[in-house]
Parts: sequence; C-alpha cells; structure tokens
Amino acid sequence: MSVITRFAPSPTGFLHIGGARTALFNWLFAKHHGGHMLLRIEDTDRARSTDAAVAAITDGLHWLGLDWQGEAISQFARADRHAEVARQLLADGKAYHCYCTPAELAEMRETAKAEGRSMRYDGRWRDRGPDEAPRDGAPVIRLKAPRSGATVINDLVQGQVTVQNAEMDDMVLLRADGTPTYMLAVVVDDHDMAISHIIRGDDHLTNAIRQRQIYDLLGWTAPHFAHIPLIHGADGAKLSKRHGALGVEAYREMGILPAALRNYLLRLGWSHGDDEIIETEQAIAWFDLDGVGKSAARFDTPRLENLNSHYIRSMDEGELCQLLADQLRSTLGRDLSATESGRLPLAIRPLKERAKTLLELADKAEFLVAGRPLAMEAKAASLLTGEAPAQLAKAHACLQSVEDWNLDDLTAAIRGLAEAEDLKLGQLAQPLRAALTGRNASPGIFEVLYFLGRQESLDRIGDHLV
RNA sequence: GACCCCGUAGUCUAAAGGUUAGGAUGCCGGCCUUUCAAGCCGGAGAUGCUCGGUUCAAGCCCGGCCGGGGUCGCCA
Repeated sequence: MSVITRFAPSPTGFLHIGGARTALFNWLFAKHHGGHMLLRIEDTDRARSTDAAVAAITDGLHWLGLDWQGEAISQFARADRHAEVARQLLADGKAYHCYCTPAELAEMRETAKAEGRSMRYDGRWRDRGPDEAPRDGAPVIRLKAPRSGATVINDLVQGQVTVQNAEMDDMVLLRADGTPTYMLAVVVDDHDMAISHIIRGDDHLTNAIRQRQIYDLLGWTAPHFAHIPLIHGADGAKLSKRHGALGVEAYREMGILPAALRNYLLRLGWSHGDDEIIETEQAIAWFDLDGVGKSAARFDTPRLENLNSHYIRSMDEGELCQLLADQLRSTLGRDLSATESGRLPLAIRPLKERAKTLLELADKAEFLVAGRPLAMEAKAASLLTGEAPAQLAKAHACLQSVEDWNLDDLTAAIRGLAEAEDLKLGQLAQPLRAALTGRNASPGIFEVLYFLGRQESLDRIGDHLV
C-alpha cells in the first residue's frame, strides 16, 4: 500500500505556524515512504473562506518548500458526494432524521451542564418512525452510533486511545439545509482520496474517535491516525493571537529563512538522538512517526533565530546577496546604485556571521548604502570626541597616500601609522569605525575601508575634519 | 464539570529497567581581538511534579495525588 498523506487546513487568512509543522510532518512522512501529500482546503464554512485565504496558505507552503500532488481539493465542491453518503447511511438504517429544535438542544445542554456532564444529544429521534415527523421544520441526519462498548483507535503517536461509546452521542452528519458537517466531510474525503495516514494536531484526537464510528458504520477501513502534539506559546497555552506571530508569513517578514523554519519546526516534537542541524534531505531519510513525542512543545524564538543564523552563514553567498539586496531596497524604499550593489558581494562574508535574521543583516549592511553625511548613533558620536578628530586627521592623510586600495596595503598603512604615532590600534580604529559606519560595531576596520572604496572612505572621514 | 492526552534544567530534547541523567539553545565567564559577532574552552542551571507499589535495580513498569493541555456546536 502506498503512503498518501494530506494537509487539510481551514482557510483562515494565513498558514498557521502549527499548521506549517503539520504540513511538514505530512510531507516528510510521505517522502520518506516514497508516497506523496495531498492538499485539501476545508472550506465548507463559506463565510470564512476566500480565495485570498487559500492563496495565503499555498504561498506559505511554496515558500516553505513543501509541495503536494495535483490541484488543491476544495471540500465544499464535494458537498453532493458527502450528502449522498449520508443518505446511504440513512437508507441502511445506520443514521436517522432528527427534528430537534435549537431550543431543545439548548435545553439538553443546560441540563448536562447542571448535572456536570458534557453535552450529549439524548437520541430522542433515534427510534421514531417517519410517521412521527412534524409537518414543519427540516430534519438533520444523525449517525446511529453504538450505545454500548467502546471505540478504539490505535494512534501511531498517542498509542491506543479508548473512549466508552456511552460517552458519545449521535453526531449530526447532514445539516437541516442539506450541507454536510465537517465530521462527515472529512471521513468521506479521506476515504475517497485514499489517504493512508492522517497526521494532524492532537486537538483532533477526540474527533478521531467520532470519525472512527462513521468509518465503522460505513464498513470502510479507517486510515492510520497520528495525532501530533500542539505547539504552545511561551506560557504553555495553545498558540493564539495574543502570542504574536501566528502565520509563517510573519516569520518570513522577520527575515527567517525557510530552511531554518523547517529545521526548527522539525525538532519541535520530533528528535533523532542528539542531532540538531538537520537539513531537509537528511530529514526525509530519518523522519518517521516513532520519533514524535507526545507532549506539547513551546515555541521558542531564540532557538529559531539561532538556527536561522546557522542557515544564513551556510547558505549560498550569491543567493544571500540577492536576499540582502531585496531587503535593503525594501527598507530604504529605493533602488541600489551600481556602486552600492557592487559592495554587497564584497562585504557579505563578514556581515553574514553577525546576523540572526535577514532584517538584522540589512541593518548591519546599511552603512554600505548610506548617504553622507552619515547619521551617527549615540555610541558612535561619543567615539568622535576628545583626541579623535586629531587621530582622524592623521588617518586621513595616511590613507590618502595609499595608492592601491587593497586589504593588505590598507592594513599596513593603518598599522604603520599606529606604530609611528605610538597609538594602540583601537585608538585609531574606533574613531574610524564611527566616521565610516556611524556605528560603534562593524566588521573589521580594514575591511570596512576596502568595501567602501577610496573615495567614499576619504569623504566620510573628511566629514569629521575641521 | 465530564472525557481524553501530557509531566526530564528557562526552552527544545536524549538515554533495550542497569556509569556521575547526555546534547542543543539561552544565561554567565575565559581565550582570540581594532569593536561587534563567529569560533574554541569553561561554569551555573534537573531533589526526574509528588506520594506509594513492583524489582537486586525505576526517569522508564503499576496505582493515586497535584499540575498543565485538548475536546465537549446543525464551527472546522
């Protein structure tokens, strides 16, 4: 049997970070077993479903580098098929019409609450014949679920989970308006799509028990279930709006690389011994459900940034320059000149090991594209007081005599000057750093001079001479 | 409240029932050094939620307690 998994998000406006991990696990599991993943949009709630929301999800998946086979499947489009299955169940005596009014249901809910149990429909229409149907009011179709015994699933992550049937009620399959409920739609779609493994968040664990009842009454073989623990916020509660960034696009905007997010998400709830840096090819080779833990993991941004800095340092420098240029254009709000663009590949190596995100990389590269006179940060300005102007004057004169503007000659010139003036290198380097970058921290000072070039360097230093 | 799941440093986690509970991240310190990083070295941080039981031996198996989470719709 070939492995077919599916990722089935509701189109709520973005690809949720938890959903992204679910998608990643589905994708890795399928790839590992030589199968494939399908994408199904759970859009039966028409009020909340828009094309834009669907696009946000597919964009997020593309960015993360996760693909699926064929077109995304709309659950809503399959409503007729779902209704057909409900009617078949009805014809087979495995489901029945229920004419309960919302008021009756509310009353049952009240009673249940008062008695300290969970809400359960009491099955009052379960054994009534069609002749008892009221003249007005369309019925819903409910499943005639077993009333004794227990329903069991053998979950690949959670193990055997058993719920007594007496704990459950007869769920609605088809609404009064003839539209299918989620519970029915999921079962029918997973069956029709020949899904072999359902990998999803464990907030669906109790749903799996109910879905199992539908499979059983339908006489269908249920797929394997694997309910993975949810991702929680730093406070241990389910990730929600108040925790801040929820969608993957927010991480993209923060300058997180897809490779880093994949690696981070992979290690949240899954492990392979002591391995931490796991690239995607390796993940496909290693990933399986037995490595998935059962407890919820908290989202930890510092760890994500640590992995991100690793992937920034190890990625192809040409690609990184491209990303840096894009980021600079966006923060500056203008195009880069040819001279400015030319500095990027020169400076990328020392810059990239100082940045945890693309945003930070662009910030640290800002001096390469800043116009004169340079804006001075407070800590940089304080480096330009006292003896500093005098040192800068000497440095300026010294640098003017450097004919071939290369790293070796620049190093020799400045070191020579420090020696001749009996100064520590720092006494020269720090004022130079401030004058050249407007900051008190930067790559090595000889590199900075080299990246900026002769004219720009001398001009920037000159701006601080009286 | 009912049902279900979980419980190893702040966080993510490792360890056929058998060393001093290992790694990563974060934090602190050192080396390097023109600054900031990176890199290397070192340090603190876990009475394994807790109380019992089984066993020669329990983080691991069993039971209870406590704590956390999830689910209880004609939402998905």
